[in-house]
Amino acid sequence: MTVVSSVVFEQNPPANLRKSNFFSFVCRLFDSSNQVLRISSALCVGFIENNKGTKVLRNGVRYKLNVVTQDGKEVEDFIHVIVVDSDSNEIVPFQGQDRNPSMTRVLLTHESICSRCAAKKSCGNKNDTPADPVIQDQTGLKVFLKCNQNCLINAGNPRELRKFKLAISGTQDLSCHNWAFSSPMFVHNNSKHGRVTKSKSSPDSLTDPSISLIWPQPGPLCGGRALIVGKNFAEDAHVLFGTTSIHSKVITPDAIQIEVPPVSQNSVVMVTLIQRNQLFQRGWHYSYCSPEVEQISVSPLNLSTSRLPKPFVRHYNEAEQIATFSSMLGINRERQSRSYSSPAPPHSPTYPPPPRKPIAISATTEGDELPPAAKTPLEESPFSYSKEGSAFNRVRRDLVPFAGPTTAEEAAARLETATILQSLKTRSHVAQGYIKMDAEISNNESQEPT
Amino acid sequence: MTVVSSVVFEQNPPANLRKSNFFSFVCRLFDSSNQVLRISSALCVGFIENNKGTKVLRNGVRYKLNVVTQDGKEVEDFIHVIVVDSDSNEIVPFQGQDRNPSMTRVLLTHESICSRCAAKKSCGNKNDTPADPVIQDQTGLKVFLKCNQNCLINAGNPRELRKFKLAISGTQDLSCHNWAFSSPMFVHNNSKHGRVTKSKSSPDSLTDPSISLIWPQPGPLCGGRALIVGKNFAEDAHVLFGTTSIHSKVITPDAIQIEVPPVSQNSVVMVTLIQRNQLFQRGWHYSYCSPEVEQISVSPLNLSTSRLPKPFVRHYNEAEQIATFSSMLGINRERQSRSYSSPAPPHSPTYPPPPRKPIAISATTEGDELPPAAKTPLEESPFSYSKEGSAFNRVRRDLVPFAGPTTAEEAAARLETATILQSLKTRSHVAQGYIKMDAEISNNESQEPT
DNA sequence: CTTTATTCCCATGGGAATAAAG
DNA sequence: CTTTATTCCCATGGGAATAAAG
Repeated sequence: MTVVSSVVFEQNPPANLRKSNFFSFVCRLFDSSNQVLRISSALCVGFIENNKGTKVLRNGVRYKLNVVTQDGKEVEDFIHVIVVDSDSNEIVPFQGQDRNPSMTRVLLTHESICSRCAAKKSCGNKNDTPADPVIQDQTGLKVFLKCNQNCLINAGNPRELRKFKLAISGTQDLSCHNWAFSSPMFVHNNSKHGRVTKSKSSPDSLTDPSISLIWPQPGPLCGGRALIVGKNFAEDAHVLFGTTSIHSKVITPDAIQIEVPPVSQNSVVMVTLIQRNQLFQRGWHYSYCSPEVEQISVSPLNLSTSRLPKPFVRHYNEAEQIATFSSMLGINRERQSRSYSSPAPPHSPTYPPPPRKPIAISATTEGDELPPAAKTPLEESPFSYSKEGSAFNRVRRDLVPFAGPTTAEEAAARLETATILQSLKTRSHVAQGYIKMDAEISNNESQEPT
Repeated sequence: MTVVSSVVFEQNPPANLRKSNFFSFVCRLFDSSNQVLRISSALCVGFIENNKGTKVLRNGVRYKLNVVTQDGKEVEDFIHVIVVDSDSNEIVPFQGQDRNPSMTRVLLTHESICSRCAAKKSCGNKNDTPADPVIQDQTGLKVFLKCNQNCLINAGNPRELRKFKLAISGTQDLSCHNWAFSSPMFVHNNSKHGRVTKSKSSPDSLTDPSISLIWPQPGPLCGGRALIVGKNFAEDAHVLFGTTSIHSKVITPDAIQIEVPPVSQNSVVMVTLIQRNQLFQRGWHYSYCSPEVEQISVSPLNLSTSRLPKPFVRHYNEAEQIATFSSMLGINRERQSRSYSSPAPPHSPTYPPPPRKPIAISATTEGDELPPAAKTPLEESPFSYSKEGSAFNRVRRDLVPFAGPTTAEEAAARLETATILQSLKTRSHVAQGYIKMDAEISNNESQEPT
């Protein structure tokens, strides 16, 4: 008698998956009256070898479960996990060419390919990705597998994208109608998958110089000495304020000392970096404020209690970055002539926008501020800098994408009562349907012969 | 008739080798009158399967060469490369447990394990590590192989270190006396091999904060505002001058604005960083100089032509770093009381050493300077910062360790005349000797059966 | 022609288990 | 007990060849 009537994906496999990497999913089992089944044990008991007439597809894993029925009896049952084409629902055959026979399958378990596990030794990797499903909260079944068949067979830019789904049978009869299908998976072997392609028009690179701070700022109208803080400054780096080269001295690869030229009134000037015959203009600016304002904004008394100021850095959008050097020079020449190099007009220049209400803003933020339109998320939280690059904070097995509930509904489902699970099942977006097949399953419960 | 009488390693295999990685070596061939042989072609023609009585050792590669004799005739000959124990000279048996039959050998070629190469397609990896030796300058034979047998069989800290050598026969008769042996190789599968173990007493880490510059410096005796430039500053970072907490404000993770307290005379004070309940004292200092001196040292006129100043950073040695917090506090308290917090004694404190001849040094270097004894190589060239971390400068196949001649003698040998090679051979440090074996070679010239 | 996204391949880096040494 | 250096394992990153699209 089969007890498991249907299966629901509580947590889908990842949408994108490198062939060489393990993945996991979580499902729950229901009986014929749609009651969630408590699982007392779950074992991986074999692979489905020959499941399309005489053709060897080598696709599928068989699990033996002990489930607890409504009336409290413990009953043995089986489920099968198979990879199918996400469009046609046809079973995916193994088409790889691995010379290791234990690898010539669409679905693999760690223990089927591990020499330590084969020798019945303890194994750290088995701890992470065991072949036997992990039972979560009595009803959840977390299954670890590796898909060793690419969606695409050949190299080259794909024309049509085959995708896979996982199919789980709730009964031993594979021709029945109640398969549970996962969301689609794209299985590939491309370490560059999902990477943003670096176009040549946005030449940002890890070795380009960048400015994170010009200090102190805003500076007095009379100019003076300041420090540019950033990264990747070359020995020959020098600095333009507008189009005028200013006295500068590279102190370290992270710091350039500059002599700020004087201006006649509050203003903002574009800062340009030139090194190794390359020009870098990334929306960096320096702002001038009359001394009284600066006095207010930098009172040492509230220095350590006031909130952090925003670094005065503006990030231009790409369209602005692509503007040619010559056009920028034209703009800069115009701006400079109006702002500090020649007699100033009675009003501040309107491009780029001058600080709005400089006194009020300075008093609250202890720094000058661009108009809201120029703000970027980066400026909003100067301490959101990523720590992902640090080897010390690196998580070894990044199962996060499949570990957490993806929606608030799914989060609520974590309350783990039968009724909530019941409602989850009816709300589930995962399709249930018929699987096309004329398949046979070898009742092979043994592991890979060695 | 065999023509190759002996073989010499021109370039040895690497001393340490990860099992999964390819390696290469270069050898030259000599005839019976010790004349170097010109090689017109070289092919990998098979593997040595069964070479110790009935025991399958699966160790060795067979190469077919066309060599040009003294009288200009082209003659076919064979050489064999075998891995032997570096102590006993016994042939190393394959003891691995790979389930891929083409991997169950001590020595592998790329083409024997590559599916593209098996399909006779062109292959980028074959370009890098071809099975057929590359003939260099007519007489050099560059051979690419992978050693798929570890020196150590089991996990755990090794008690006795087995090492390997390559042995090359100059004739088909493997029981002859003229084997050429390479220098020893340690073949392992340890990605951490050769890594310096990070002891807990030197807690330097990638996430620790560091200071690269305190600017401007030297500062006036009256104090004022300054900027600390560095890395990994946390939001809660604050700064001690000596033992006194000073007003500070973290502006970005790379910059902290500080209020420098006043002092009564030229002096140097230790700078300490505290963040996340950790104290960081890495020999950072701030120096005070009277205003006249500063005026001389920072004249804007020679700003852009003067040489780069050294950042005022001192790197303590480890012994100094290990000094406990409490003892440092004691020292600092003493120093501070003498240098700027209380009425100053008539002479500068002697610990830490005050700037020597501050005026003269400032005038030439535009910054204060520690006594020569405190200098480190880091301070000597502020622009020697490594670019190795950049993905853009990364070389894909790092064959450098085996690509260049290792000694001046070997470099000279590159002149590639027969007489020079002749003398190289006699000077060679590579031993020639007898190989212990009762081996048979299957005359298998075909590649791996598929 | 260039750009793009695959193929399989090689190289490198980090982890549990392991075993020796302290 | 801790420290250290191996084992094999998994994961990630980058490259020539490839094939489609522009």
